[in-house]
Amino acid sequence: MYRTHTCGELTSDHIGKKVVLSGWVRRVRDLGGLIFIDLRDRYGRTQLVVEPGRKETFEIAKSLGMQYVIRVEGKVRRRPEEMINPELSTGEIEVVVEKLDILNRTPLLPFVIEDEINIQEDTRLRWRFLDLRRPKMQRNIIVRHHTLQAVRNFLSSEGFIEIETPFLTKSTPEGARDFLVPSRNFPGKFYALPQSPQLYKQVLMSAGFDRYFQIVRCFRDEDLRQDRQPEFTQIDLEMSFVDMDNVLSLTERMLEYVFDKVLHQKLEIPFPRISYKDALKKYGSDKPDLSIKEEILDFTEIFKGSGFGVLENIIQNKGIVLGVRSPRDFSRKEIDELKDFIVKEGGAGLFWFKVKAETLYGQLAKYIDINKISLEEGTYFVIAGDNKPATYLLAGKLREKVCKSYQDKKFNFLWVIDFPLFEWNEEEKRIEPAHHMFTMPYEDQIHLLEQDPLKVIGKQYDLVLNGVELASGSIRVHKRELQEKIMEIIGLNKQEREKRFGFLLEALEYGAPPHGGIAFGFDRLVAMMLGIGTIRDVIAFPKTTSAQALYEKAPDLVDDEQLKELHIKIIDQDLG
RNA sequence: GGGGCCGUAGUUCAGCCUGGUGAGAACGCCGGCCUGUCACGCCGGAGGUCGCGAGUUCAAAUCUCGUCGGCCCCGCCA
Repeated sequence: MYRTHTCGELTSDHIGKKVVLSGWVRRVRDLGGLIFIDLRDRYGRTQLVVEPGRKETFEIAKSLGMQYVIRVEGKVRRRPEEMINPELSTGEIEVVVEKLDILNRTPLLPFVIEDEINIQEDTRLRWRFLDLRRPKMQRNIIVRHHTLQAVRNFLSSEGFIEIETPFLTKSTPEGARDFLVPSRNFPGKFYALPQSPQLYKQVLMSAGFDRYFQIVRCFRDEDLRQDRQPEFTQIDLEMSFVDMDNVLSLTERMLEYVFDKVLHQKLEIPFPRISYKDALKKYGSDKPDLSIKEEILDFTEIFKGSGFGVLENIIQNKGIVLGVRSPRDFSRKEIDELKDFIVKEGGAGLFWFKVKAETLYGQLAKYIDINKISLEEGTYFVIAGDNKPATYLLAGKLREKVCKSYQDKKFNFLWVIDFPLFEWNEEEKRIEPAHHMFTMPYEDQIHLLEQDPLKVIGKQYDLVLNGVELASGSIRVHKRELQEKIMEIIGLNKQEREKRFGFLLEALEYGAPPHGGIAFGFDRLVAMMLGIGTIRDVIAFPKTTSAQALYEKAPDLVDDEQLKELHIKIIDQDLG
């Protein structure tokens, strides 16, 4: 028998008991006549004491190295009163070792297996199994597990059916670059790994599985970020006979359940909602960070006729003047840096003034009539530009930069709703879907599709948490006719529609019910629950920024024989 | 595709700007001492292709160019 208990469970209740423990040697403290060993597994750590009386055991203990795997038999005893370690759940006791076996040794470790160490990412990834042995990483992976289970429990109890959809599927235009898988049976043809199960879940609705979910891997061959991996996990769900409110409230209840079960935190639901248009005006973003309370201020009226030429000119040309407030003072250097930032982001310039004790200071002070305004104390930054989203977006960036230092760290969820269905792609001179082409327009706007599609608002919703897009969904188009019209607007002709999306269109045609759903970035959700910036730390085996796996070393070359079977020839002669 | 930061002992870093002394520190590792430690302590020791390649120079960890790798950002990611 390797163990009667884990390294995290012995307490004063077990005093006097004979136990067997197995685990990793975290540290050996050899005091000469007495040896302490911290034994660790994923449940915790237990202090072992080896006394000199047992000569053979004592000699083995002396030879132990860090991260050796050992098994011990011994007796639990209470520590002397002043030796109790209140930091550990097992801190009241220790195990007096009677027998000690080395189950495995280790060479010199590339790094110390501790939480508070600073190791470079490539070293950690190269030695991922050692990195994952660190308590913090184990906690991350375990929280991920609990979150997975909580989501499954909740959705299952709500009548959702978990259905797997294919990984070997069809490449579709639009969206991200696909990962392709060559076909052996069909020379020159390729499967694609799914960017999401979008089409399948809609087909499942047509099939009558009115509540579907899946916790599923998605693949997108685009450049990485700290919150983007080429393969990532989604909580994907879809419901029939629902409208927007049903999906939003189900999502809210799911998060309420998950945060309660996993973090023991009560979320306040329902979450606030804001339209895309208002989000842009108030926060200058389609994913506002509500951990910052400040809103964008419209100063256009204040500077109308102010005598400040630059701003007046802009206002006369139907431009707008926007402001962002921060309660604190800024140094000359900080203001210069902010100016550089604004210019780098495409802005024309940055002005500022300060309000303190009902008096104005700074660059713009003499152009503002103090009696005309009532502003809180603080530093105000001012930008100006066309009355277009770009100006608001710039103000939004300024807002996040200027106010970053006093964020409110709790979970600030927000629904952003009512997105435009389409947007204009200036480079390609065409209309493209703002979200995806399956989103249902509001019924009273369908008639606008013909005349002015860019005005049409869709039943789309994004869930934003502290400025991070966590989930996105929509009520879908469930009729073939309307779906084809939308495809036509974005420039897909009859032939392409049939070729790329024929199986979806058919499913809609043959009695698809009204339906809608949502998809969560699961890795992001877990990372945010843990307060971690990078999703790499909640994925057991992530890829590097260049999409490599440093541990198993993928991607890699393959045998000529394999290529031949797949009818593939490497044409770049420098390779291989 | 573009920009920024980084690469020196097993690990984390200093040294680089301003080229030249024997390339250092901490942790880890090895040996010794130590019976109440929990980052044990004390003494001693081993350990280096300064990422790789080229160039400049009497001389390169240090300057230049290229290249590989990591991280962050822009583009991209319906």
